Amino acid sequence: MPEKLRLSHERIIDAAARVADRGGIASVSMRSVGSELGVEAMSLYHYVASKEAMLDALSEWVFAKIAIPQAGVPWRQALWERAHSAREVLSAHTWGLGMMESRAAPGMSRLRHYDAMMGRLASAGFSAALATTAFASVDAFVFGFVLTESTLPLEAGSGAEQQLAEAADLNAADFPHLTAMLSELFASGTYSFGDEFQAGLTILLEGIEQRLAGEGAGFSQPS
Amino acid sequence: MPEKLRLSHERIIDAAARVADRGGIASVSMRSVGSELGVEAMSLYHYVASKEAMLDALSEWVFAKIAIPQAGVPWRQALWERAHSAREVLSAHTWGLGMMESRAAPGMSRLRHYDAMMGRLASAGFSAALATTAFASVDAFVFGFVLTESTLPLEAGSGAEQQLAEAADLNAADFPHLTAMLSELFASGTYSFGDEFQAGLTILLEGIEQRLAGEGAGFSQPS
DNA sequence: ACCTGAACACCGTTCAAGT
DNA sequence: ACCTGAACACCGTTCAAGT
Repeated sequence: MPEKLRLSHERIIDAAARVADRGGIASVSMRSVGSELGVEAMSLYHYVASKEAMLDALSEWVFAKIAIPQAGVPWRQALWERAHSAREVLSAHTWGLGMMESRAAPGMSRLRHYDAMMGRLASAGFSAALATTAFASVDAFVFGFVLTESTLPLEAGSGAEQQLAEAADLNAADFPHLTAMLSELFASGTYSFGDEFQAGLTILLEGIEQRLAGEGAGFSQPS
Repeated sequence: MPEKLRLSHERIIDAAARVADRGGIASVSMRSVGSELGVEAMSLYHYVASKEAMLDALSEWVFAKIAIPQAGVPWRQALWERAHSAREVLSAHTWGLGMMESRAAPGMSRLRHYDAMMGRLASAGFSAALATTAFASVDAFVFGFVLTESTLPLEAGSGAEQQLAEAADLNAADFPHLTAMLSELFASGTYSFGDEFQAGLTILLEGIEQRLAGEGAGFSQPS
């Protein structure tokens, strides 16, 4: 655990992320992060103002990991790539989603993403309203999907989805429709809940494409 | 604060919800819930096994408030109603979303919703796969939307969306596309971010409808 | 300048004690 | 049967003290 080195803001946040990955956000305390760095809790206060400030930085740390698509990329690919990157990052650090609600402001890394995506959508001819709809919908879907997925007792793609069926089976009488649906789903043996991500995202992107085709001029962009 | 009455599991969870509504989930402690009921913290242990168990019940409390559409309702209306009810409940108690990530199992009230919705979708001719896609997508969108909305410094419909514009304006040079987009958005004076909920949901429902039209038999249902 | 030990007011929880 | 007070091991944070 103790890795003797100079302390720094960055090293503290990295250590906090490691502690959170290991034991969840509840296990992140000034003392646990300190000991992850081989240092007393009080030493951290030279680099972070408070635990709250440390958690704000930790939240930023997660969202900064989400990839911003390259400049030349077509709008649909850009939304697709961002959605997949966000899903990957947030699945690896689910505590990031749990933190969102409790800290008010969007933070620099999220604003940076908004800005980049608005640039892609604007140059593809989106109006401001449609660009907002598109981005907000895809973002909401991704966040919500990862949140839902993380609370289902399923390992994506491993076929372990059976577990849920078994859990519901315990009182199949209480959940007749759910039971019927799950047994049909698993009859093929190839079903994976993770595939719903692609399915839902595709519906959204096609809906956005139709609306784009139905509208005229985009919003003006700065040079 | 102290309201002298017999203690009970239900009264404890209600009190915990009141404390959370007032000061966020972080303010919920055995001592604060106790004093909300005019009782010592230790008294609660006669009705809840632990704080963790109390929070599990609190999470259930939120999701149980989401309305289940009536049996006869057409599928599209059922999804629409559930989405709006979920948004309303979760917006009123945003701490519920923040709790989702940290507690593993879906819980009875969520399973009950899954079951009811599967019943509606099945009788409308949905296959098991499409029903799952439909429900998972709408749910993910709703959860994610409320999560996003709760972290934007905007009062829905009050026109206070200007605040975000001002915040970004502080460093407009860093966020040129976002700034351009926001100024077009607010030019009309009638824009409200809350409207994106209807917009995104409509895209999803129309996409689902198209897929439904493109597929044949639904999954078998119990009598 | 950077780290720490002791101290304070909190927290969840146990347990023996009150009524 | 139901509630409590004292106690324990934790927590965030302050501050004076070490090097």
